Amino acid sequence: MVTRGSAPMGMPPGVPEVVVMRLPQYIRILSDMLARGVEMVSSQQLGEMLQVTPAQIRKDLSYFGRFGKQGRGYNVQGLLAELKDIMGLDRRWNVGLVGVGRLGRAILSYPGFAPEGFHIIAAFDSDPNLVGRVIGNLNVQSMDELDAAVKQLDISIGIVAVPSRHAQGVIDRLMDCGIKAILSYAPIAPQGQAGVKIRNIDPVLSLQTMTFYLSNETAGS
Amino acid sequence: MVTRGSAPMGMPPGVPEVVVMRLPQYIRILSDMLARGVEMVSSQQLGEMLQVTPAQIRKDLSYFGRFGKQGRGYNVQGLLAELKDIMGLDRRWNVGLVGVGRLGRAILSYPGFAPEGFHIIAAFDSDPNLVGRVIGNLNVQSMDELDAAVKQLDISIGIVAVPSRHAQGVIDRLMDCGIKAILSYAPIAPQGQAGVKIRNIDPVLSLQTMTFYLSNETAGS
DNA sequence: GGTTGACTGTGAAATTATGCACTAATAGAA
DNA sequence: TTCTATTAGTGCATAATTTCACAGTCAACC
Repeated sequence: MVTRGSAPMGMPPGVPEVVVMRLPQYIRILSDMLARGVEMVSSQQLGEMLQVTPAQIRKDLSYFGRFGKQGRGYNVQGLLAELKDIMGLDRRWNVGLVGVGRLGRAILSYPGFAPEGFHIIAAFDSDPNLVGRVIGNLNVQSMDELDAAVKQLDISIGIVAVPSRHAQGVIDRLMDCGIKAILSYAPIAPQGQAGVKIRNIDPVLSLQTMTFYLSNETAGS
Repeated sequence: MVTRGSAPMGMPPGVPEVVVMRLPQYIRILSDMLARGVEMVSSQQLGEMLQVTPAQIRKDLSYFGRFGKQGRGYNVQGLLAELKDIMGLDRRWNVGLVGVGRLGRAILSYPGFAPEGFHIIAAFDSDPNLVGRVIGNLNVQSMDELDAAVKQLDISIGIVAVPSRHAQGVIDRLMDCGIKAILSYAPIAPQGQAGVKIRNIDPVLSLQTMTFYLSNETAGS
């Protein structure tokens, strides 16, 4: 199901979402390995580190091309570069943050985004007491300025850090501005339009998916 | 594939993990509805709010019993209570936090855990400058005290908020203490033992799963 | 220069998850 | 009472995903 024998130009159309969700994990492991000076890696080793079968890794990669060498495995640096290219991670992404309360500020001060190419370059809030203030190097803007700023600053990703009761409204606003990727920290089930990707960061939900197993101590990892 | 025709005592053995992952979302919606005073809900309505088919909701619930009434739907309060019981969310869970740096403090001050029954009742750090200090009502303890505290305080869930290079070590320590559920904020691919559930909170990974679609603007929701 | 061992890429098979469509209830209206 | 409109629960079909297993390739070594 590959476009051609090697790194394709136009991406293959029917890549399952599960595969797309796994690729960033491969990227992370490969980055670690590169930093540790590892040159080659087999699907076997990769699989052990990610707790998936080697076959799955090979199959996942096969959606995009042929990156390995039989008998040798994959060149860490090469595969990493290919995957970053595929995922659009070899470039810079401009991000807009909505909500600069306690959580929003924590997000602004989180040092993990920029090194991966995600640059929060605008912050918005509906609270007039916050608009105009400088928080985390950014001048907090009014929600009225959202649309103009998104266009002018080429913002393509939105992060939502507002109280849950406002979250859906903010998400709607972002989608109206043409934002196609939203990361929401609100503990709600967001309604997204077609063609818009939404991901949730929800620690409570994560905890709640584990207590089932704690309560019914059977079944393993 | 149900143990018996109605709400079972011992949980059915073979509940797929995908189902377990969805139940907390049903719980969240139902809680909202209960708060809004809604009394009955159909799988149709529930499905619209969660963007899943009604059949899936009915099928998911059928793993655990028969909770609805034909022609009417589900009693919101009743179903909510059943699901909380199934997921072990009708009780209190004691949580231990490892790492009280910037992130750890943000977690301690997050007001969303306690109302859902997750109580962070102990905090640990390896930094001698932090041990002994009181942060967020908790007396920061040394890592040496971890094992004793877990047993004494009946801690069954661990939250990991340490720098990534220490995260796997901390996770190993927690598992050695008998902790079977871990929520990690470290941007790594954690290695878990069999029977231990680990969930990751990783905003960068979430962002990275979306850029693929931004880069290849085809394919919908 | 053949032989060996390692490992990829990939069809096919197995497994798992989802959605359909039907039966059986149930309430309310006529 | 009977009829109608809903909607749960579920067997079965379909779709998606994972895993198997093997042919083909490669490098290294004798």
